[in-house]
Amino acid sequence: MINPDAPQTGVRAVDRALDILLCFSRSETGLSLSEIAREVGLHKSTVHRLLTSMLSKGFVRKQPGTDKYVLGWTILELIHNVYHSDELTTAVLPVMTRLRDATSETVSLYIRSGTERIRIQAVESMEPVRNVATIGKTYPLYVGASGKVLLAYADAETLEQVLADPSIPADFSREDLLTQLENIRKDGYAISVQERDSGAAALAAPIFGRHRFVAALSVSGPVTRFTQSKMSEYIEVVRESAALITKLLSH
Amino acid sequence: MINPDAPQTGVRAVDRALDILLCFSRSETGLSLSEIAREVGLHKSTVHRLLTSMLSKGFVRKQPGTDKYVLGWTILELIHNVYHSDELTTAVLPVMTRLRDATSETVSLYIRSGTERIRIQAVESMEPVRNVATIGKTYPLYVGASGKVLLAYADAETLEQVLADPSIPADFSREDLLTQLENIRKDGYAISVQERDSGAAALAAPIFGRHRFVAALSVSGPVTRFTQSKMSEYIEVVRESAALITKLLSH
DNA sequence: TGAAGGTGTCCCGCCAAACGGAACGATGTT
DNA sequence: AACATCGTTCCGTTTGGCGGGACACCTTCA
Repeated sequence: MINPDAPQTGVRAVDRALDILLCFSRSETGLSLSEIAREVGLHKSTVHRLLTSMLSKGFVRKQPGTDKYVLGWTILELIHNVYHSDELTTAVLPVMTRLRDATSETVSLYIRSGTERIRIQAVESMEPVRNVATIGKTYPLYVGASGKVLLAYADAETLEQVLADPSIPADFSREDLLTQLENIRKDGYAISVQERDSGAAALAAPIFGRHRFVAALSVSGPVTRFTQSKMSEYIEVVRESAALITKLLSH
Repeated sequence: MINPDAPQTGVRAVDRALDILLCFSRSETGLSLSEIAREVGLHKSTVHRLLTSMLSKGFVRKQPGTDKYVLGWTILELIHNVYHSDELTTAVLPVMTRLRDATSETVSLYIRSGTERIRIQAVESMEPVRNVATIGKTYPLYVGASGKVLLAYADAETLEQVLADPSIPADFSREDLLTQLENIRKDGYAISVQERDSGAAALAAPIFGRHRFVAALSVSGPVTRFTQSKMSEYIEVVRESAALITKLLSH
């Protein structure tokens, strides 16, 4: 049961249907009807009826092999309206650009995708020597400031999968990572120096949506420009920018 | 009124709510309550009630300036589950890879974003001389095979905006483009030879989702390898691949 | 083999709650 | 000032959603 005290506003059936959709944003592997019913605290038959509506509209679908429900392709049809909506370009991008101007380093926006992270937006530094940011590119989660931010707010299952990743170097300290993740959750930012790329340093801070952690905002550049004093200055502006975007996202 | 004959299955309130959400995938600028009510053929008060539910869950939100409704940030939280879901990598990517192997040229998947197009997925050719495809990169709509496909299935407003684009070269024939778009809709594919890049040629075909046109699939490479006979061969395989993905998306 | 527990699906009687007409205040337009 | 159109709220009617229960189908124990 997610929400014991119902908001008691609007249409109940719709509230429940949307609750079901939100369940999917938490589980990556798909959900069975009974799991959903347990999660939202409703009778199986009720959930079944709601799901058939969403099924016929393509908002959810059944995985071919298993009988589990997953999000449907219709969501894809909504994406470019959200993802490239006016607000994301007229609200988030300016914040990123301002952050770039304040630090004169490359600014990136990452979301987690399974056990990887993907850069969904970037504003590059104007310096001749700079971090080149390709939108859409993916990186591991266990290295880099934004990777660790994404990991710090990921579910336990994802963390486990990442730690079990065979491509992690042998000398990588998992204990060290776990304490770092705790510090990130406590402090609200992450630092990485020469982790992903030798010669590069980065700072990152979490961005929260309406219901949960959404993305990581990072500033990255050549390690030579990230002096101790610059670093502490950047920490402030990155956290401010992330907080501003968080505020924008919860409108 | 979108759907005069209701499917009469599942929960009506949910069906209506999802219909409202689908309205947004068509209009890029946001919709007022009355517009939505007109579109789905319901009473204003009914739409208002449904919208308050979706508003409280963050599925829609009101634009700060105007009173228009637009899709909310909660949709973002669903995206990475769909966009990078197992199926998109285990279903669409293999089709793209097979197409790459059949043509030994670079294969790209584009969606339209306003008056541009963005490459959301790519499988590169293995040839030493090849079209290098960067995921996330954007291109204009009025040149290139996939650009024209995206334009052929875009709404009239977008087409108008694109034709009014001041960055279009002076010698560009808009009449020619319009007849090309008609042919694309008729034939189901587009060809471009040395349009976007000199020395490059491309073929593209439309991919349809459950409710509407979604994306364009393209094969591109050096024009020297796109002989007349190769061209007609590629047209077939591109259309087949696009049709296969369309089938997958409607599950 | 059969009992036990887990699925997903379907049916149906009851009554809560969704529907839409109507009215309201606020804006903007002729 | 009259008019049109907007978003919002209220309320009586009755419709359609609710969930208990039944069912068939699994797998897993005894």
